[in-house]
Amino acid sequence: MKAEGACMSQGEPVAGGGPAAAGAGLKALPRDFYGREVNLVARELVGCRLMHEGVGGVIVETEAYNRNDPACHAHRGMTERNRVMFGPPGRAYVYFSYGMHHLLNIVCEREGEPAAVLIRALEPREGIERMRSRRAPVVELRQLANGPGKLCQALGIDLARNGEPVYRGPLKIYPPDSEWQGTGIVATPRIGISVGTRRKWRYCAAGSRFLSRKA
DNA sequence: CCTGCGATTTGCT
DNA sequence: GCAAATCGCAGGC
Repeated sequence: MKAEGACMSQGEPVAGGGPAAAGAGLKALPRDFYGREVNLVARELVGCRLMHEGVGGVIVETEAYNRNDPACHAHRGMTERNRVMFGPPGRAYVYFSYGMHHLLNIVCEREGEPAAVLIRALEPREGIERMRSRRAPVVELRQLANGPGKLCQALGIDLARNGEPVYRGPLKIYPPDSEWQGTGIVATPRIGISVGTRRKWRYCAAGSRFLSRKA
């Protein structure tokens, strides 16, 4: 909500934004939106719209990770894989997991302080047929992007996006549209990790049917 | 509905 | 050598 005020300026349509941008507000969230405490950003990203080359939807589930957290890739210092997490905020940290899935994070906090928000699930809104063809044979709307690996597959996100800014670039995030104002957020333990499970750093849109798992 | 397991590659112990 | 921020399928209840 704070971020919204920061980018409410009006003007001509964003170049290359197309119908996607029109549906979610004209301007992408600014770089400074991400340069804040990672749990705050994770919570506020729920309800925002994620777009990649004309395909995307509303973020309904996120998780926060930071340096002090044993489940975080950066907990034990910098490696070739997690290097982007140590860089400036507002960039995509994409990595390859289980030998077959890509997972998308957005880098947060100040440069040098590794932290990121994992984008876990999306309510599909645009480019649905392209999502279906990438996710084939899956056809059901709720199964297209209700998980971090599925989401990257549906949107065509891979290592080529690693390190790229999401405030400008093929991957973009827009503030919530008016109908999402007031949607509740539920915090729960994170999914798929074996340490740090006591933290409730997973944020879900209350009542959404597009979550990877029920909140 | 729920639980368990195999796929398949990388990164780090 | 093994675990991993996952997914989809098989099998049981």
